[in-house]
Amino acid sequence: MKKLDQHFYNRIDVLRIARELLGKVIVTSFEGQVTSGRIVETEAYAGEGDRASHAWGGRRTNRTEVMYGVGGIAYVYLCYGIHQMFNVVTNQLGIPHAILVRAAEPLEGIDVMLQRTGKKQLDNTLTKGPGNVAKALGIFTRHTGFSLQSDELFIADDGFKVKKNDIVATPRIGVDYAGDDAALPYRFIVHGNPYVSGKKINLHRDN
DNA sequence: CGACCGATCGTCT
DNA sequence: GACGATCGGTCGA
Repeated sequence: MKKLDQHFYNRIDVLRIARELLGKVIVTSFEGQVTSGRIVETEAYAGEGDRASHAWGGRRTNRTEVMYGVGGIAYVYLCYGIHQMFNVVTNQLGIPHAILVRAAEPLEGIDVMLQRTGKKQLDNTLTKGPGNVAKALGIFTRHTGFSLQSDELFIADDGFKVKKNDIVATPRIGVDYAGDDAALPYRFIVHGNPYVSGKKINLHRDN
């Protein structure tokens, strides 16, 4: 179990980083309660040129300011007044790239995650979808700006490798407002994993 | 299964 | 004052 270092996040290719985050383990340790999950779905938001991004056109506000900082920082914002959305900021100072973690497969602390989400049984809704991921892991908007080198919130490599053929790129979810950029294949999933959000995709693969 | 709908509030215009 | 990078429930086929 090795924490992803600063260099991992500071690279310039946000699509590559989003792809590489698949299979990595996101860990939180708040108030002594350790919870973790293996990332199975991510979405890249490619900064100022990306209409789907909060930083589109160089928009710089109180909320989006963290994205302009160095990579390796958490960007957490509130969506629909209810859901906390956990993102990883990437790239260098001044480049507002970010990656939304949309789904994970629960690993440690399942009892704690059930408690946090108010669910009774473990099923694939526990950490399916970005709102559920953050809720299960206990991540809130107050964690925006947190360094991912922290011991309370970080992403690690435990040696697990996702098979290359299992990674599929699709358009992002819920970004219809983004015009042509809505069609960009910036969402990465582990194909067939039950925790991946959205409808199931049928790849035409020869049997 | 798909379509629709309400919840709920910080952020930006 | 309008609007979400969503979710879970309900309703009808």
